[in-house]
Amino acid sequence: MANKKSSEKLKPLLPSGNKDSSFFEQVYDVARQIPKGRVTSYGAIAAYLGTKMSARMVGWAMNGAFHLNPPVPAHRVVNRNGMLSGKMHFATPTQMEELLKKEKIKVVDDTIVDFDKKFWDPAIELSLD
DNA sequence: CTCCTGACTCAGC
DNA sequence: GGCTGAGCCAGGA
Repeated sequence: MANKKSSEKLKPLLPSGNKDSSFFEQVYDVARQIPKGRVTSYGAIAAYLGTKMSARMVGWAMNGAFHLNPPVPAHRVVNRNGMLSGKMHFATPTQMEELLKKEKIKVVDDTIVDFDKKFWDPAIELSLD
């Protein structure tokens, strides 16, 4: 999708009556489902939740991801360009890319190599279609 | 309570 | 084709 320049419309898989969980909860839930060695973008998660226009909230949610009881792999979540935009928010600015490298993900110039290949779209992977 | 900022994204110029 | 502006929702001051 990220490599899709075409207007690929994401189907709002927003579960009905899911308002029980806060927006953040949903973000954390999806983020924790990211397989090792894979990454996703804020927009993908936001789109999956139905709020693609508010990708900021996804990143903002990540702000509290670390102090959660079950930690969220925020290092697997990057912006739509695959750039480690949030690395500066980690314990150390290098921790994010270090973690990604451990996931066999190549990081060059703060950007994930073969991002399109590593990309993990919840709207597709988690699609019940 | 009001204003501002923020780990993004899209549209416009 | 790169830069700038505006929109998005939520939380903090």
